[in-house]
Amino acid sequence: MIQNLSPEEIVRREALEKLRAKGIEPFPAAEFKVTATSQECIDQYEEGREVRLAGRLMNMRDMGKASFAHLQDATGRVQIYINVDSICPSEDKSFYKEVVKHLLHFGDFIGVEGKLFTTKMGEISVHVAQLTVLAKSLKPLPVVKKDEAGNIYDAFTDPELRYRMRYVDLVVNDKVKETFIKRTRIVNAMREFFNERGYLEVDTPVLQAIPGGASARPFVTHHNALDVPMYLRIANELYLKRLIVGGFDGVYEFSRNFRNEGMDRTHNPEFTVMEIYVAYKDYHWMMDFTEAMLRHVCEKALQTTVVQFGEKTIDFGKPFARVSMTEAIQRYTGFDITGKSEQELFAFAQSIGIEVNATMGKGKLIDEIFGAKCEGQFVQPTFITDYPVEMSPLCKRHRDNPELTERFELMINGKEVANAYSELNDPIDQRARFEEQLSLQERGDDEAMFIDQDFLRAMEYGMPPTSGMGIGVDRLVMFLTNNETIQEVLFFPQMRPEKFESGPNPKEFEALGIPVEWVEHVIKAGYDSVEKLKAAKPTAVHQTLNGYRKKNKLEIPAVQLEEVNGWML
RNA sequence: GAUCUCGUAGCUCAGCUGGUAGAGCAAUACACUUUUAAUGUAUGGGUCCUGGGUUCGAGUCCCAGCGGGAUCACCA
Repeated sequence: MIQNLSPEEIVRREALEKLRAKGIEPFPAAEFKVTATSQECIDQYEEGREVRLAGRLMNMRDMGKASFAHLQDATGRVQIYINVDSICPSEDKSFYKEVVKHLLHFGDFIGVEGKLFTTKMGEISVHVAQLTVLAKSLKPLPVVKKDEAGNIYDAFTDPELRYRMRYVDLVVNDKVKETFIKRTRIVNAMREFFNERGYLEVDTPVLQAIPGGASARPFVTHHNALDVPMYLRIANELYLKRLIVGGFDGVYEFSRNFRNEGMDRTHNPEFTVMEIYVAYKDYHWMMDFTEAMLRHVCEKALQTTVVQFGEKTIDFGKPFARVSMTEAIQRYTGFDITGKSEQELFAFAQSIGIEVNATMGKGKLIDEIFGAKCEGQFVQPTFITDYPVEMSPLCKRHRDNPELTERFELMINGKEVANAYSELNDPIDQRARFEEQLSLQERGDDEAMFIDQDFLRAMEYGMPPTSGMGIGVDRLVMFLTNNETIQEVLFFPQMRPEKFESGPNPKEFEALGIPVEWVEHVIKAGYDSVEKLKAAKPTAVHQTLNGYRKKNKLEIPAVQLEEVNGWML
């Protein structure tokens, strides 16, 4: 296959061949032993210290008989100084003059060995005594420049390219790497918090026969051997509860969930939720636990409990406010939902401009009112508690009011980040609630839950009182890393699959009898498919090709008209 | 799924009421042994997303498609 290479790519490929011709393997197999990272060179600077480090060559500045560049490794960048006489101590200066000056390019991986020193301008640098080519880069990276004040020029910003080629984004945009390092630190801090308390990290099925535990459209697949439909999980809740039935005191899982729904800046078809279930606890305990956990995460991962998100400052250090759903709606609409009928709620929702329809039950109506008028108001971490029973089919009824449930959601910056219950463990009530969902489904609510009979059976064997909590990891990471879109906190966000032009196949051209040395030029001259070539007049092809040959000064025999006629048969 | 908007050099972007494409950086060549957005001089580089249409003439106007982004709907 012939690729259309840019002039810069051709230069790099030629450099690759020239390196080989000089006996330098551009992709050597041997380990390059590293004794320091760029960060260590700076943090543990000692004049004259011998270091060996490896990374990408960035921003080469050729000064004649000496050159400066930066070497970028996983920890950052350090300047390197390459001087003819140091790198070529003998008479033969060709390594510097040819290899360093002409055959190395921006983005190449190299290893260097040398002593640390500080330049006149005060920058810690490696005075290179030996340089090893570790891997040639055949495509030029986008060049991003930064001045002394930290202003960035010509940034690589196109979101499509950044997400499709995250590997390039990571190399070139420093902040991107920071976000993902923080993401891992956040996850590690959570894990550490749970493990310290003796809770067990578990794995439950991703491929499920019944997509339960949440209301969402699943991705459907098929198991060939069993000849049954299977679903990618939309939640793992029901499996973790089965484990509580089985006798574990506390289990948690970082669950990759899949939902076949819209994609936007806060939704990706696959996303991560951490779910934890702890036996003998209730949702009050879980609020304290969640609050402590988030504080721990902030301290461990960010070294602060005060987080900047856009214009807003979010304080995880102060106690989180706790507001009931009823209070919240009363506060922001003046309407008291207590004891109201479905008709009354319907009328009120309609009166404040919410689009309503007949499929909506009480729970849905309350949820809509809250979503429209209240949700956005809670910028600081706030627990919204005591949701109506219709909205929460897996949650235990409130101990003081059977129309409510013992549920809370944690709101941060007006968005739901965590959701928790005193889990419903009465199997008879649970069955009734599932049936209620079924009737909602019949009314046309396509998000109502499926009934999982095995889950009900497990409940019938007895589940201890348990509190469970789920937290949207991607969303939490967004808030803690000051990113407005989920795509920025996922390495490879879902994108429409990219189409690669397969390009012309030289073999097809050769099959027509076109000389091998001509095939490439026939394609470049514009006949990029066999069909196109055959559709053209032989005389025109003949003239075009010989014109092309002359223009590009090709040292191959001109084509004859009879030859061209032969190809067209 | 709907509406708006964008697609020009490797990257970031100009290109007015239609007249056959520009800049900076990157590349190439030369100069320069402590520079740092290095500098100076010179050179090369484009299917203006694709396909139609209007026009003497389309990067520019119109239509359709493809691909992004934003807003909305759904959802976490």
